Amino acid sequence: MQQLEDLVSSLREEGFRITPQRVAILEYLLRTDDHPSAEYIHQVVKKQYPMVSLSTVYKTLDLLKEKKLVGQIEVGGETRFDAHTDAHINLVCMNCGKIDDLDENSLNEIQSRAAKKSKYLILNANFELFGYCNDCKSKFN
Amino acid sequence: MQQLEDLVSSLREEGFRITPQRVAILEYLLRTDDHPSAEYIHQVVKKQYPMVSLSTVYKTLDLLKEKKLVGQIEVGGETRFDAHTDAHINLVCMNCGKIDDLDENSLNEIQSRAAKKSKYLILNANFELFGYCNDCKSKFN
DNA sequence: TATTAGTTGATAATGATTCCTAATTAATAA
DNA sequence: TTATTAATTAGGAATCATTATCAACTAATA
Ligand SMILES: [Mn+2]
Ligand SMILES: [Mn+2]
Ligand SMILES: [Zn+2]
Ligand SMILES: [Zn+2]
Repeated sequence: MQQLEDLVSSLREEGFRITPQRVAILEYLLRTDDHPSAEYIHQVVKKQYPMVSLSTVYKTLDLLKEKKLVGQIEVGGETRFDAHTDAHINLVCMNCGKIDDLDENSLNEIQSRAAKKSKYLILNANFELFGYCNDCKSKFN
Repeated sequence: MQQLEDLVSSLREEGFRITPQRVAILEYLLRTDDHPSAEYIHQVVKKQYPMVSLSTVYKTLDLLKEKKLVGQIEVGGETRFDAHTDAHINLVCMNCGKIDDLDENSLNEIQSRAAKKSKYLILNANFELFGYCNDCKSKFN
């Protein structure tokens, strides 16, 4: 994601209103490299703005998805959001729930090769690897 | 997936019972290259065995996931199952809902590179590309 | 300061998945 | 074949993340 000010003014230009709720959610997403659930975003944002409702979190996330400012992945039946919008690999630990990002240059190339072969118009990509992280894998030798 | 007979005997060897319900679900998954939801599998299987319940479909799918005989992907909030268990790309049409498979050799290589870099023990991979299929993309130029 | 359309928050509704359990049955051996 | 028994099933209830609804609120504008 970009800078808060840029995002705010581009949203305002498009006719969206800049509310404290939206700013708080954006601020959190900008500073974290976490992959939070809607519920978790709600918890975090409430510390600063206790009046923010979960409905608003969902609606703001819809808006940001629409604008391609956040991505969405589903892990273990739970939806998680991702402010890292370039094509990358999400490594999901099936034990502790952690999600790490891994940049991988060849993904873009694969994506355009797939578009050509399949004749699909590609708009979005998800690359997920599931397993056990370095801390957890010893427990499962 | 493999041949029905092989699957049946290996399941039986492991102490699982071979019920008509399980055989019907396996047969369907073996012959389709579709990416059906649990609900859809239930509809299909009911034509042959009208007494099969949705609970049993879910439980059988759990078993097959456990045995790594089917994979699971989440698209548009809905869970879909995939009997194509080698690493491949799933192309999801966001208009008509179709899901096409695309084999891509480099995925295995990426996967082992990611495992080395991240120190994760990788057990499962999902590669999904979302967009519009060749038939649908004209409608969205 | 008034106007107004976009936004919010609280709550209800939805729906896919999971849970529960009495009845059924596949597997095995007598 | 029949009896035994533990696994499995059917189906209804429960769960819970997400969506829908709408009256109250407010950001933007003049
Ligand atoms: Mn990520
Ligand atoms: Mn597939
Ligand atoms: Zn871990
Ligand atoms: Zn299509």
